[in-house]
Amino acid sequence: MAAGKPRTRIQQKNNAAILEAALEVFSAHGFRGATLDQIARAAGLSKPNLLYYFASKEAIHVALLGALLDNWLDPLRALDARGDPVEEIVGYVMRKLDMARAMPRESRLFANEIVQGAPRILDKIKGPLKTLVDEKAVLIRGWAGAGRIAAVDPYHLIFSIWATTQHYADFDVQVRGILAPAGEAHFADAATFLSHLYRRALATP
Amino acid sequence: MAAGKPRTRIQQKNNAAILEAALEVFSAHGFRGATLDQIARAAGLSKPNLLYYFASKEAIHVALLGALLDNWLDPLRALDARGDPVEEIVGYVMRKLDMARAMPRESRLFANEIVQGAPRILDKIKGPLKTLVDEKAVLIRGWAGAGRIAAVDPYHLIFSIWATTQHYADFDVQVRGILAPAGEAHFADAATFLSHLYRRALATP
Amino acid sequence: MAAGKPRTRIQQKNNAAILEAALEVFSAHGFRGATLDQIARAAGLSKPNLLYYFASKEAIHVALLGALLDNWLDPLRALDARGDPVEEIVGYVMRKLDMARAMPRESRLFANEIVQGAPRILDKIKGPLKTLVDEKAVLIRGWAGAGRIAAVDPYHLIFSIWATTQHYADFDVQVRGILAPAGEAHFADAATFLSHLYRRALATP
Amino acid sequence: MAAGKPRTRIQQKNNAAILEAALEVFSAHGFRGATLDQIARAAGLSKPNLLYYFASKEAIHVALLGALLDNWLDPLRALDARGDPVEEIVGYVMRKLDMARAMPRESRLFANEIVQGAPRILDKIKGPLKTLVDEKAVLIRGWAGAGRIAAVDPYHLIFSIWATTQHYADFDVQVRGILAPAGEAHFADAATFLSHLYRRALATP
DNA sequence: GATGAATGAGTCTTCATTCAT
DNA sequence: CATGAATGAAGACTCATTCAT
Repeated sequence: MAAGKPRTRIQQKNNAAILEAALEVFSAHGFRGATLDQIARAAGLSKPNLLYYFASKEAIHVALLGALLDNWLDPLRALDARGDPVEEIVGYVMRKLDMARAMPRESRLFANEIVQGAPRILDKIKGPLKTLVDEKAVLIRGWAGAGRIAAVDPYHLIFSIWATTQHYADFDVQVRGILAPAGEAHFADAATFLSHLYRRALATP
Repeated sequence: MAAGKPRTRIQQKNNAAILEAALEVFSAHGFRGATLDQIARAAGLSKPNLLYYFASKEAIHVALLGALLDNWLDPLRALDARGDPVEEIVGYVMRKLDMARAMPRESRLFANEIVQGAPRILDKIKGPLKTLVDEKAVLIRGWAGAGRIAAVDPYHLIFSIWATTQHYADFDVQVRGILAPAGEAHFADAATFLSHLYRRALATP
Repeated sequence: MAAGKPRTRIQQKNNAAILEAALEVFSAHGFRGATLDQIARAAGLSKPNLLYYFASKEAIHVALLGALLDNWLDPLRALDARGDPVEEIVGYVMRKLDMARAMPRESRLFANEIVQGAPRILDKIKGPLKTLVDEKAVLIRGWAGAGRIAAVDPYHLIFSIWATTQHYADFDVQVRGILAPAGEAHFADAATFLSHLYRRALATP
Repeated sequence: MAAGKPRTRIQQKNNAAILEAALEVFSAHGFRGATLDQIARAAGLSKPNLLYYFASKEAIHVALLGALLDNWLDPLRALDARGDPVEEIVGYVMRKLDMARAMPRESRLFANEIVQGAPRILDKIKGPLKTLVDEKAVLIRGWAGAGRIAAVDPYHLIFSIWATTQHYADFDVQVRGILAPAGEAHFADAATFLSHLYRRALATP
């Protein structure tokens, strides 16, 4: 089947159902650990029908990563040169943390892929992602150069934000295992902590 | 063969070779993605011989995680109540970062396992790891209560340290993809950044 | 595939072919001695296709035993309270002997299973089979109490009938080895002997 | 290793231990279902040591069958031309029944082998066993011809005796499953029944 | 005599993918 | 569009047997 966009309404529905099912399964078991059977069952379709929409298991994975990546980068994209530097960056942290809470499957999907060497997304990393990060790094460096935030390496700042926020999605079982029997409240505590962390780190003397 | 300690010299050698090979393969591909063939090849043994030393693929994985976990927690264990609070914590960050640099495979092994729900190590997390973290959380909370560091949640402080340091091992390809064509220098930059981050965050007014 | 009844014509055909092949192979080599390769070859299917119809080797065996057991008990079920006691019992012996002649594979299938402790059919033995035997034992005991047959233990009478008739199927090679070079005629001689045996044993003085 | 008789005391002990272990394992699981590991463990020897005493798994099985067969035929051999015909035959039945009670493993060993076509013992059946049966058949036919017992086919008489007595060893789980929760008493009931059965069948008018 | 170490040849099972309708 | 049927290739694991000491 061609990789073209789905046309009919039923095609759109099935396409979406497959991607939703694939997200569920791939994020939980990784690419290798997921099976087409699981995805087909979760999508409510037959296995051959799955492969009518996507040429292969890998094609589903690639399509899923592609479809999600754009959204995934929205919070960073929203970093606004016109805003207050500290508020912009702390706002970014909060948005990222909220995504980790609301979209843990997406986070784990990317985590799984990258931990294993990003075999199916490395070009996206070196392309669009790098471009976006480079651009925002220039912005942050500008803020630092202007003395509006502390002088920090913008790349490692961004890495630390990714790491600290996605940690709550990617290492969820570990977080819950250690905080048990606390409930969902830890996201609020995390927000408090991270807000403190970055406000202090970015404040100018 | 029983799970007892290896006795003869050849057993020790092969046992070590298997665990080394398993670390290489499991950390790169995850449990499901790794094959006994790969491990056997990497260990220089035949597949049945592998299973002469370990009862199953899972047994190798469990043995590997068990053998590494203790070492993995050493830096946190070294957090010393008698030292200067800020220096102790920053020292911990630096040790963790150095481990991410020197032992990225171990980091990725645990990352792979935990991202997928820690099916084979959850009891260790809820047991020895939680115990250790609880203990150090008391220490940190004590420092904060005494006004020797800023008032921060000790658990989320520890999570952030794990996240920011292990990020350089677990998401290595992404880091390199974005920093390319920089070489190994980014660990020094990361150290600078993280040192700044935590000194600022922990400083008392 | 679920354990539900086969629907399509091709499914019915293959399902039957598998059970026929399994009967041939399991009865000849026992559960452990049989291989899926043998069954697949005998059924004219590929090995994975076998497992498309049945979840496992054991599932085939269980399905086979289940499918045959009902038929296997028909002769005993036919023991009729309204008939002449001696004729009914001798008739049962003859029907069982005829089944041993016509269906030796079925007999050997059960023999193999039971000799090795009936790991996959013990519940059927303690359930439906015991129920049926108990019921017929009451009938026979009634005949004996009424003086219509000699006073014999009904359970051991039934055991002896099973033993003497199935012997010609289960121990076929031994029977032929000792009677060689006689042909198929030994079933007629066996019928004569067993008829004599049970008529004498059951006759009332 | 040669097939020669064991010489030293330790060799004799190990040889016996192996055969005892092999009887236990082969009778329970059949030839194919038994593993050298099980036998070695049961014998308290290492696997290679097992194969020091016997060239192969099959060699153990053959040796075991050979060692037991002679003993197994003793009751039939004891059928004495000088005794009272009915008492001799009923005595044979009782001895066989007692062997089924006392030596069920031996019975099941032979049953397993013969049900599967006697691949390793067919020559013994067609040789020594047939010779013995033929000889005793002549004796029984003589008794019948002389009117000292009823006119019955001696071969099928013998088959029926084997079948009815060995049934209590070979199909033990089925017997117990149906008679449950009765204890060991069923051997006494079986003796009563079989005594009745054969006395009636052999009585002269 | 004895055993730790090793392996080739299976054996069951899984799974992505293809075929036919 | 959809699916029942089928399979090649691999993968984990078993086991009788051999090697080396």
